[in-house]
Amino acid sequence: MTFYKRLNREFFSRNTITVAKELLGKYLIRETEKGTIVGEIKEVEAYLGSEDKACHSYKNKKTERTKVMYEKPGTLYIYLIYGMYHCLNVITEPEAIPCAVLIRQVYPINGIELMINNRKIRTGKNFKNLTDGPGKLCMAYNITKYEFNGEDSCANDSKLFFAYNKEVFDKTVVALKRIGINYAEEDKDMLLRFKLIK
DNA sequence: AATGCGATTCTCT
DNA sequence: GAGAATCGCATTT
Repeated sequence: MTFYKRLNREFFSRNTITVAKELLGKYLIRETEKGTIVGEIKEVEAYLGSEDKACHSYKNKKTERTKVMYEKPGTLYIYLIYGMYHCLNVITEPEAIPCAVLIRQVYPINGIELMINNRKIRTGKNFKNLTDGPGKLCMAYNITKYEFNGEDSCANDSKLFFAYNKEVFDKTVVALKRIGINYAEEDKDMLLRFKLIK
């Protein structure tokens, strides 16, 4: 049983772009009764709140769905997309500033059998395909809004959280356009998707 | 390897 | 009632 040092409130309370980039290489961890699922974060997107046309909280829009974006940093924001897939986000910036980072891709580290079962796919050894999209990783981790939306990932008893990895010094990050937000007019071209290369 | 399309239900107007 | 921070399968190169 390995010990993982959880990312705390101060980590998420900072500037969204800083948090997004620093999440690359960290661990996303889900503890279940059958074992622990661990993946290394490879790709994220930053959503910049009231000023960002791609963000659900653009112009401080507050609805039943988006209200958790105004919670404490470290809170999980999970919503359903296309009627079938969930997307996992973590809230950033000080409380009441509705910004978030979308987790787009992780690399499977631990609990791979659990991920395969959750995905309900028969697979060879194509590990990376298990969690290389926001909907896929939620399936592999069995993350739903019914269970985790509004949960505090910084709480000591949280079963879904982020943790430190050993520091990587030659981390290569590329900045790209975000995906699936063509409605966001000029903001759709902002380079707010960050990806770890090797 | 690249492209196209249908799936499916929640959320907001 | 429309449309959505996507995926998997089928089809074609």
